[in-house]
Amino acid sequence: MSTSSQHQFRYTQTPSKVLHLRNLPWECSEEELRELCKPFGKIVNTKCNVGANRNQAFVEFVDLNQAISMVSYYASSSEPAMVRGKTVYIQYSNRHEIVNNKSPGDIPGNVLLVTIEGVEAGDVSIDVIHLVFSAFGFVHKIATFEKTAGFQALIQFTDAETASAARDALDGRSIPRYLLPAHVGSCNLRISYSAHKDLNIKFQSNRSRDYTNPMLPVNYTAIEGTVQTAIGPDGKRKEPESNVLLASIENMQYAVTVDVLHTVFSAFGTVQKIAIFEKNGQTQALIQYPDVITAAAAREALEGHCIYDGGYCKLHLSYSRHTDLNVKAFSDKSRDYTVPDPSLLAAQGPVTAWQNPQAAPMYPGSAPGYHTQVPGGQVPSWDPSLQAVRPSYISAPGTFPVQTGTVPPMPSYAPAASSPHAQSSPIGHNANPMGISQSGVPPNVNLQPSGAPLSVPGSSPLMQTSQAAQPNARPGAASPPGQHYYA
DNA sequence: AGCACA
Repeated sequence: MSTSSQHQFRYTQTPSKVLHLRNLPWECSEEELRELCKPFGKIVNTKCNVGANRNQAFVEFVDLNQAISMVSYYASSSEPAMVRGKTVYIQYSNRHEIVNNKSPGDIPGNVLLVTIEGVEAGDVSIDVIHLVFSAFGFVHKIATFEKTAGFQALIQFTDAETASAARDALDGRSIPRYLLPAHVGSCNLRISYSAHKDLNIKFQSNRSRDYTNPMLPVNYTAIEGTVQTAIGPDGKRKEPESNVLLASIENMQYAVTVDVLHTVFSAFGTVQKIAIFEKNGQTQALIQYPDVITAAAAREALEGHCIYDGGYCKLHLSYSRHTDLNVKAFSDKSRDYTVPDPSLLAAQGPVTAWQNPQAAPMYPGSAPGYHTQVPGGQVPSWDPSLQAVRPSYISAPGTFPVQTGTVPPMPSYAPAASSPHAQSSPIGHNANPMGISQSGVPPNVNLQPSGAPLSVPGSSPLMQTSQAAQPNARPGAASPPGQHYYA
């Protein structure tokens, strides 16, 4: 009895507000799904493209009776439920609510995060990107940047509808060949939504555009010349002068912190901002002065000198293309001295509290910060490839223009990044409109109260540490581990 | 055509 009476209902579950639909057409859109279901009630949630074939879906109604009405309607209907001509099978789900598995990148917004796979930054001009995406509506702004994930662009549309139209049409597809340099093989587009609402574009440049504001200044440093100056290990070229210095630190056997750099470079004038980052496994830093004169003086005096005796942490200085860094005010990789330091109070507390956990206890007396190489590479906090929204990065709008939600786009401020194809840009070269994002590490306060590098009167303002400041590190010992991150 | 964690 039980078997026969259950025969027809072998696959029916107890009623649920959630319906399970199968045999949908491949990648059935949410729109199609809603069209099918909405005659029966109000839909609170959906989940499309479920299963390996992406042909299943879930629909959740507000009211159980609505789900029941849909199931019973099609149970007795001579016309099956259909989408795109395919019969759709409907039953109660064995769950009672749809848990939204949407990754942040799937939450629609008006800004798309586009990863262009398999290309160098210079292979796809911003104009090509604009062309491709303009097909779906007015493109307000574009910001491009390069990360380990590849060449990426944030593309701002008017609204989420336009953005999703572009996403639906272009995700997984390629930019037409004829728009690309010959050497480019494939270039798939991977598109998700950014959490950004409004990009803060500072300059028209070959990296960024604001099409709503044609009067936006073109990045002037970029115009002065083709600043394709790849900085070799000791490369200095004829960059146009700038108030921002780019320092490459060679033979970095000892930690070079924001504070160290601040001390060193302050000898020539007010240091406004500092950012430290990794480029091709080498530590580099940007140091911003108020004016070019100061920067030039610092560059002249410091070029080729070492922060520490023994050839350690040798500085190579060139001019950056930046004129105003956009840095997180208080991170362990960046500092903005033009904003008040809220953590001065906290500095009373244990200095080591936030410090690198790998660091050994402070050395008595001399140089607390320098016991071991603080791996600048410990930046797991922002995996470049992740598209996840990381609320902890939400930053002051004025400070972090484009960085808020998604991948903190470590912009391509680094000189070697670009390549020559961008000449198609009518506007400018090599500007970097965007700021520098560094990891969201707790603020770094004055951590070198005593043992910080001391200035050497009479000679270069470079620092010398006391003997004890060069602890058990053997010269020539291993270089900092794990720093080969951001290309 | 058969129940969702990327």
